[in-house]
Formats: sequence, C-alpha cells, structure tokens
Amino acid sequence: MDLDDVVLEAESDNTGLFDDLLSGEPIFENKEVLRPSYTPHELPHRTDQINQMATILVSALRGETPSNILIYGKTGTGKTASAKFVSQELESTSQKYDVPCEVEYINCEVTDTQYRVLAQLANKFIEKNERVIADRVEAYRELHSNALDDPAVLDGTEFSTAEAVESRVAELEADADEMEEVPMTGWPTDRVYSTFFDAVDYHERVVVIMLDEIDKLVEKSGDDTLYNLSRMNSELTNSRISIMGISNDLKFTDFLDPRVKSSLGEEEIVFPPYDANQLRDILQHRADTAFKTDALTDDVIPLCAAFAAQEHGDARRALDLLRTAGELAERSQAETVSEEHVRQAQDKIELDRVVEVVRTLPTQSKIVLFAVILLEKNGVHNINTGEVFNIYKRLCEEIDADVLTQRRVTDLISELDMLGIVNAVVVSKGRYGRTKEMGLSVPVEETEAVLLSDSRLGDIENAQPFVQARFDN
DNA sequence: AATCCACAGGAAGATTAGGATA
DNA sequence: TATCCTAATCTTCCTGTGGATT
Repeated sequence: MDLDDVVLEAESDNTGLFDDLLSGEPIFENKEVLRPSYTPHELPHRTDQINQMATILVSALRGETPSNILIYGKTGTGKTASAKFVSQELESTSQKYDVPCEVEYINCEVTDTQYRVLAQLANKFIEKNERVIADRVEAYRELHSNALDDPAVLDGTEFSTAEAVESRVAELEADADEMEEVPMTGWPTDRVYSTFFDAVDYHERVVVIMLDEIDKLVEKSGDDTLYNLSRMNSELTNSRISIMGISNDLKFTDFLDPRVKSSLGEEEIVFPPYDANQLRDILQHRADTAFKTDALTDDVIPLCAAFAAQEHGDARRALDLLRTAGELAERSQAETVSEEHVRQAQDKIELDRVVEVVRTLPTQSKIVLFAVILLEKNGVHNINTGEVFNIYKRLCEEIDADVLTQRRVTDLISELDMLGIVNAVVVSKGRYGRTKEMGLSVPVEETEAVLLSDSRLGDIENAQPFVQARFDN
C-alpha cells in the first residue's frame, strides 16, 4: 500500500482525527487579527494621540533630536500598538527620504535590569553597524577593483588613488573587528554602557528608544538606566537619542530622580481607557477581517464591549473575549457565534486567570489554600483561622514542609483574599473570640486539581482524615 | 459592668535569597 | 570567586478588640 492509498482511504471513510473539526463551516477568516500581538494599521479613537506622537517625532526626520516622550495609560488602551504604528511609519518615511533614523523597541517587563537593557541595545546597534560596514566594504571593494582597471572612476569620489580605497576597506574591517558582542552576563555595567555608546555614535543618526513597561524597569532596578540614557545626548557627537517611555502606572515618575523626571517627561501623552462605544468600534473593525461574514450574531460585539468596559476599558480583554467566544463556537460546531458563547468565554477566561494565579502561588500559600479547600469539601462553612492553621500544620508535616507561625499564616490568608481566591471577613463571635471567617470564591474541583499538580502537594493521598468532624454549638 | 475568648494585626528584629560589587 | 547589600520573608512579642457570657 503506498502513500496515495492511505490518503484516499482516510478521505473515504471520514473518521480521521481532524475530519470532524474541519467539516463544520469555519467561523474565522483570520484569527491572527484578534491576537494581542497583532499591530493594526488603523487604530480607531487614537488619532489624537498618534498625531501628537507624530508631531513630536517629525523632528527626527529633519535630523533634530525629538523631545523625549512619556506615554501613560492602563493596560489595553492601545499604547503599545499606537507607538509601534508610529515607529513603523517613522522608519519607513525615513527610508523614503533617506534620513538616518531608527527606532528600537525594548519591553522592560522581559528585559528588566539596566545591564540587560544596555546589552540588548548595544547588540542591536552593533549588528546594525556590522551590516552597514559590510555594505560599505562591498561597495568599496568593487570601487577598488574598478579603479585598478580604470583610475578615472575615482573622479568625483573622496579618493584619489586605488590604494586609498583599499586602506579605507582595511579601516572599516578593523572597526568591525573592534565591535564585540556584549555577552548575556559577566561584563561590568559601565563597559556595556560604553560599548553601547560607541555603537550608537558610530555614524550619524537619530535613534528613538522605545521602552515599553518602563515602570517595571524603574521598579526593579531604579532610575539609573534612564539617567544614563537621558544624559547621553550631551556626550554623543554623531548621533542623537530620544527616549519614548510607555508606562501603565500614572504615578511611577514619583520615584524618579527630579532630573530624570524632567528630561524624560518633556512631552506627555495620556491614553484614556476606552468606553463601551469605542470598544464596540474597535471590535467591529477587527471582526470584519477576523470572522467570516455573518459569523457573528448581532449582540455578540456589544456584549463583549460591555464586559470589557466593566474591566476598565481594556481592549485586549475585549479582543480576547471575542476570540475565545469564536473558538468556543467553533469547537461546538456552531454556525455562528452567539451571546451564550461570549458568556462561556467570560467564564473560561476567568477560570484561566484563577488557574494561573493558583498555579504560580508560593508553596506555603498553596498549602494554606489546600487546607481551606479540604475544609470546604467537608462541608464546613465560615471557616476560621484556627481551623485552617490546624489543617495546615498537619499538611505540612505530611509533605515535610516547614511549618510557619500562625501570625504568618494569617498574612497568607489575607493575600489569598486580596487575590480573590478566598473571601475573608473579620467577625467577632462574642465570648468565643474574634476571627476571620472565610470561604472559597473559586471553583473547588478545578482549584484542587491545580494544587495537586504541584510537585510538592502532589503526593498528598487520601486527605480526608485530616479534617475531623466539627462539633460546633 | 466586668470578663475573657481567639484571634487581628502592628513593630521590630532575624533570616534568607538573589543580585551587585570588588 | 568571595563578600557585601538589599529586599522579601518570617518570627517573636506584643497590644487591641467586639460582643456573648458571667
């Protein structure tokens, strides 16, 4: 039996793994458009902000240094998308008019120390320089060989002899050799800084450095990076740099050195949250390309917009909701996405969030939460701190973990409360003391499954004996 | 009115972990 | 590589408290 037969057979009896899934009418036309990573070419309701940015950054195309920009706005208000859009436009325009102008994007959530920021920037510019050098070397080599044949080609160039061209090539290659990639770790910070400095200053250009989630950088490693970057301009001779900071936190400049604060915040642009109507426009706009025509019932988009508007106008959330609703509809073989799918999607996203939060909890918090779950499963309501602590102690002994004090455990319970995993209220029971009463505010089964998937908690077998019947009243 | 339960939660010092620095 | 710093975590010790009970 050769391959063709296999394929034919699979087609004929229609029991293949993917057949069922493929058979239904597809709902999505292009799902990518709904992903958070997608940068749209049009950003509805952000024209003001985009124009402001453009107005500030045009000076880069005139070879002047643009003012530093600080962009504020909550998550999902289109900050990053707008900034990336503007920088794409800036770079393409700069190529059109042949002005040396470059934008570098750094996400400070990922690259969160001064060293890594500088190293990453340095390497990017070294790479760019090497490309520039390679191009020139090639051009000069050609010129050189032509000049050997016919010295007249040098007329009108900066060179008088073929040897001059040759020595220029040697010079450039020496430059290229000198540029050393910055390793991920190991160098002193000031060496990385000067490498970066030299790389940027290698030739004439205006550089815009986009620092996304700049508040995370400041939070984790202070304002040194920003201070160094902002004073670079006074020492650079060939190039200019401009910083574009993007922040979720409106108050993060409070922690900055006043000098950094004033130089960084030369221009400030605020992205207000979207309201439900604006979200509806955005969703509609994307849905047109993302979904097949008539794949959505009329109330789907308004509903997504309404849900997301409750969550502080987060467009990312709205798109996530719409995409998840579409996926759920697709999975259930539905012809269209309905309101019901959106509600399911809302639940699914919430569950995913809880699962993620619980999964990444520190072990001690997990044990505390597990104690709460055990009590809850045994039908105990209004669980109080003492009970949790007793179960917690025995769980710790069982899995051979350190036992924290009750004082600490009350703090851990408060943290779980803040994360919305349990809800705890302080109540006084008169003669019988004063305690926190709590209950689980997430689904029991799913949460327990997540906890048991932890390597430390996994081997708790037969947990029931931990909880004795409670004889109250 | 006085008592007293069963903790809450503040203050301050100890311990630890991770990262910077020499 | 050793050690030094800092921030986070944890403990110890403590005072405070709402209201049923005495």
